[in-house]
Amino acid sequence: MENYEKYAKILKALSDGNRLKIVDILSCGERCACDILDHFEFTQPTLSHHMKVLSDVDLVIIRKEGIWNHYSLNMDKYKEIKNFLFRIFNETDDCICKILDAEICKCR
Amino acid sequence: MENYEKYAKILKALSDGNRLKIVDILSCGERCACDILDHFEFTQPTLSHHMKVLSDVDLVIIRKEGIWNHYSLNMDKYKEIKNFLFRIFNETDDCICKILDAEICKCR
DNA sequence: ATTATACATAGATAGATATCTATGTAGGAG
DNA sequence: CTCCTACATAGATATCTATCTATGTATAAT
Repeated sequence: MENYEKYAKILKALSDGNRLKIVDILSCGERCACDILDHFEFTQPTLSHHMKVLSDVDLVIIRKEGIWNHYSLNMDKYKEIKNFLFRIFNETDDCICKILDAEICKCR
Repeated sequence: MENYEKYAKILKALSDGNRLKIVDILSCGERCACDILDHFEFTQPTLSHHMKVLSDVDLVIIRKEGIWNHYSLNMDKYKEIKNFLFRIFNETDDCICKILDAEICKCR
């Protein structure tokens, strides 16, 4: 049985245009906060908020070095999302719809 | 340049546990509304709302037959999301981070 | 025509979210 | 020690969202 709520939380972290752009910025390697902030119009507390949303669901890893934060992508989490989306969009052996197949709907 | 807002909208439609379960239910083929509703605690107007969210971003196709609605997945949209996620999580030639590479951050 | 059913829409509400300003904290430099 | 800077947190606000009840619309059956 799939844990829909777990993945809903991760996908919610990715359901914001600014955060998708942050992920794209991190896709070539680790970046510090100032590097990221340079490419947005919003303020530092707002970036802090977005990075917290991304790291709370383990999509982004924070490495603290002195007064600087360095952010990088957790590719294991990306693979987890990719696999989850594959499972729910495609027919699988233990799919929830197999249970439904046994039933007869009134519209049929 | 990626259209982050466009995909943020699609991912927002997928950022709800109930809607992820609906997608999973549809993954083995077309289903009518009553089939889907049977497997949730919420009311008919709430299902109507969720199906509208999913169909507004073209993840779900609605086929109306008399008084019944039949829903199915738009796999082209799934592939589009899959490809977008691949592009933002992986290094690509025209990636936004290539622009950043040319810059020098004060923390380095 | 009347009635029953499937679905959509309207309006209300509670809770979440994105953003801001203001402030706190902690590390480094002088 | 003092000051500057990077980041986090608190509090405020406007907006959005998931859900409900109530109601409307349209199709089908009697």
